Amino acid sequence: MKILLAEDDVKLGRLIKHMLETEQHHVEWVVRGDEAVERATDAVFDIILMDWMMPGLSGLDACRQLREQGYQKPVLMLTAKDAVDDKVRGLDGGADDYLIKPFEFSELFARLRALGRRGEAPLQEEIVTVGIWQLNRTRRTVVRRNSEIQLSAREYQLLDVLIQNRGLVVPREVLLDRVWGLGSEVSDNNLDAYIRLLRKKIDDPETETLIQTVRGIGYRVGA
Amino acid sequence: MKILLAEDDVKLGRLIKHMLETEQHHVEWVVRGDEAVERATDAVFDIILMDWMMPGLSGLDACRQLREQGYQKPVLMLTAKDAVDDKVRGLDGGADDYLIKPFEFSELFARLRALGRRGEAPLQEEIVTVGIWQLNRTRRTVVRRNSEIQLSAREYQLLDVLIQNRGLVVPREVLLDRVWGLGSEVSDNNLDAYIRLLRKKIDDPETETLIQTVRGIGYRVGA
DNA sequence: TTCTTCTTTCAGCTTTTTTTCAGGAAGATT
DNA sequence: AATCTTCCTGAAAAAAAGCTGAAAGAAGAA
Repeated sequence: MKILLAEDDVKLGRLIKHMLETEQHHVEWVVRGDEAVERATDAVFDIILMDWMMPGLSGLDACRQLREQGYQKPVLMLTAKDAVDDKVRGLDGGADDYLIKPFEFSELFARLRALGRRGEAPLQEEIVTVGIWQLNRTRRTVVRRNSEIQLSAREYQLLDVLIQNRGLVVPREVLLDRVWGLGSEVSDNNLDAYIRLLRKKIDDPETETLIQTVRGIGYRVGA
Repeated sequence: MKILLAEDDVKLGRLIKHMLETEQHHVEWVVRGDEAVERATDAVFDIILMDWMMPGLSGLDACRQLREQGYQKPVLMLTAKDAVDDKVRGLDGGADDYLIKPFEFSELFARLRALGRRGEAPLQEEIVTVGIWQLNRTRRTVVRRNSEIQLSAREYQLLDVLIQNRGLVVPREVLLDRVWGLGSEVSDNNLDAYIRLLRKKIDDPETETLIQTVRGIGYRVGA
């Protein structure tokens, strides 16, 4: 595999590079976060191995920055910290896995294999197409004619239920149940409000609406 | 989704809870197997995420116990064990899926989506065919020779009662009772008005009317 | 903390559905 | 035929359902 290693500690960096190379990997090693971002955007790597603490740009920020640019490849974070908070922040920042220093090389290799495997197969993006719209489950977005529209959590949930049942009228109660949870006490008008938000975001003013209302019953997408 | 998490490791539990919550799930977290059984029977969850090893009652036993009580919801087992034997025992015990620790959150989310979708039965259309007419209850429409006619709620109810009793004369009082509810205080003329609306919408001007009036008694459809 | 973004509610408005009203037409009864 | 009852008809009033912009409330990030 082609691996990008970002590690500012020269001794450790050299050691990791060496060990990975004896495992038949191809390693490129940088010592700063911003360098890592730069190299990752320039060349194609199968995986990035990134230290949490680095001068310039921290590993966390570098990772987040890459994800914001739509970077897809797995990032394995190396961290000396064991606090749950950091793990959480790391994963939220877009890291796929983390390894706590000091670590055993055998474990590093195992994780790399696991992440590498994921790259080959699936990372199944679940995409549904309805008319000119494309709903992307894993990214929570809608693409309409090449432009990607970001949806908030609720917006996405609502649209998801509708699209799952495309062609059918989904009654209001069903939508309220599935999106807000059974027995939740949100006002009925909340649904109206969200339908409106969705339409505002995803409808093309030129063409007809994606979400049709069926008065007295609910809403329908498609057909 | 509403998820019940049973995990005795406090750090891991907190992490999982956090990650699930950022994915818009509603999480309740318990640390013992017997607690899990108790909560699962008390409240409604869409899915149970259960650790294999737990003090008190093991995840395997908790799952088995729930299944014996007729519990239906999907259970996803978290296990550090990789042995084939354990997988088999877990699935035999009633688990729907298992995930081997350490796991990637992306994989956990994918599995949860898969299991969660199982519960959400796709909506079904209810269609009744009478002669050249097709009534669709969920859409409140009548299809006559390829053209779909939209009906309002009342209109549909009225037509539905008539068609359910096709061939028979349905007395006015029966119609009033069935459509407007027993003891409702609507004027008698309301029925006339609706018969008229229906005829206007669904009758083909060429042919005779679908709804025949039987003077002094009520109305009849067909035969 | 403060700021921003997401979620929810509110109040007024528009559209559609439901109901009523007033008059007229058609059968039935005498 | 005259009268009575029952049903039909068009229009208008009343009620319900949904839409909308703004604002309050909540949750998360800086």
